[in-house]
Amino acid sequence: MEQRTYRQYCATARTLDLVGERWTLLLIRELLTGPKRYGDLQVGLRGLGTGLLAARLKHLEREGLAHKVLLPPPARTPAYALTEAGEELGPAVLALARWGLKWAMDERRTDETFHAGWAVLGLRACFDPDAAAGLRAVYEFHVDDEIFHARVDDGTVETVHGPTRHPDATITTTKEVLAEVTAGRLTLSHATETGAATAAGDDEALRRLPGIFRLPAPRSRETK
Amino acid sequence: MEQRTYRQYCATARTLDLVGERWTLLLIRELLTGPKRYGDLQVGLRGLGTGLLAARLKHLEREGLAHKVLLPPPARTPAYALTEAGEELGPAVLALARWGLKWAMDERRTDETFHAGWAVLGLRACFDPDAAAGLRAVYEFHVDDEIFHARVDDGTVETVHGPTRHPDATITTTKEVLAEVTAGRLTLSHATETGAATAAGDDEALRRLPGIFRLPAPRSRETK
DNA sequence: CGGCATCCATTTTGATACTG
DNA sequence: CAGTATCAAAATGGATGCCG
Repeated sequence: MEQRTYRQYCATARTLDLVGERWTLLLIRELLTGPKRYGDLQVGLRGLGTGLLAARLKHLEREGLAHKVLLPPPARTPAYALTEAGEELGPAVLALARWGLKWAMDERRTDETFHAGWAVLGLRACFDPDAAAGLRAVYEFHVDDEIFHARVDDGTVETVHGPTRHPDATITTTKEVLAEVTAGRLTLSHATETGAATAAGDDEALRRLPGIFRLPAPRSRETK
Repeated sequence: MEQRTYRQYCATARTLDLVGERWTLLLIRELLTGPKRYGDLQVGLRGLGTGLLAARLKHLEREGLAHKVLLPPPARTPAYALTEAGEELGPAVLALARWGLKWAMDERRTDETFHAGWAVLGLRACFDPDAAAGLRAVYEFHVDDEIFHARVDDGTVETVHGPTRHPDATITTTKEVLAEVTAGRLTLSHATETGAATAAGDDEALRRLPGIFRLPAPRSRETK
């Protein structure tokens, strides 16, 4: 397998030859928030069978986009992480996400799963480097029982699964509320006012939060 | 058909539900350089059967990403064009291309097709808005018998199939040379020095050309 | 757990023949 | 040309089962 290629000497086609198969870009999306274990990947990718997951991981390894790592001491369990080449697919995945935030995030369907990590990546997708100029802050997000943090440093962001040492601000909410916020139907400030979310920590960091992550106004694709 | 969905409330997954199937993003790539007729799409997408092409086009129409148009007077033949939503997939396609330019454009394989339009889109992928600040110029590319033009206007580009009225500069070369240039193995200035390409027109436009389209240094994905 | 192999029902695709 | 119809080959999904 994997002999199916577009046979085009084109940068887009060559890229899609490597990561265009079903599930592959979503697998990379999962790894963009940090190394993940086999089982956690299965949780994030419901519907991807264990056999296909193994095949995709092997493919990414063979192509130099991901590699197997041992999680640091407390865990010491095998996991998968992106290589430099894999990490650099981030902008492409985020560009797809940016488009989706604007054109495809209508009402959540009843059978759709939702994970906090996707929303955090959504935030990263609409990070505005200019608005974050001169800001250095670490935000920690507590969503139900999951924790993520976003490290903003003068025009750059990193969004990583897991807690951080010294967050400047902490936002606590539920998956449901977070879904509404990243879909643009609810603002974080409105959620805190109604008690659906709580925000605590450094005042400046909190004040600038909505400015540096600018969600696009949702649009409809209806026949125009 | 189209019942296969990732069932994830995630911007990336929602986008890939719409355009993640095989051929779809390449079809959009073709349309990113202007409206195309059914037959021309088949030429640009060798391997995509006529049945699947029809299905994909119908899908894009149904989802509001493309629509059927009549080509302007001289031609007056049906064609397909992107809607606003479809056009906005450009950044995502270009992000994939940018990655490919850096990590995947090794030696052209003997069975790979190559079209000038792909290279022109490659140029657009590495357009540097800052370097183009204050520049207003139209470049016309003559590649074998195909013509494209790039309209640069103070930080923005458009790359369109077909000639333009008043090009500021004209670059003439062959498909083979152009392939080497966009793959980063040959610079345009070196190609003109050896006569593999000719460049004529406004001096400033020509002088700034290599600066505004900055091809990334190719990298290998070898095990790191 | 992590990871791979097997079996099988469905979809998707690729290639080509065919029609207005 | 633009597009349908048809059919064989390949990919997917889902359920297990196995082994360290």
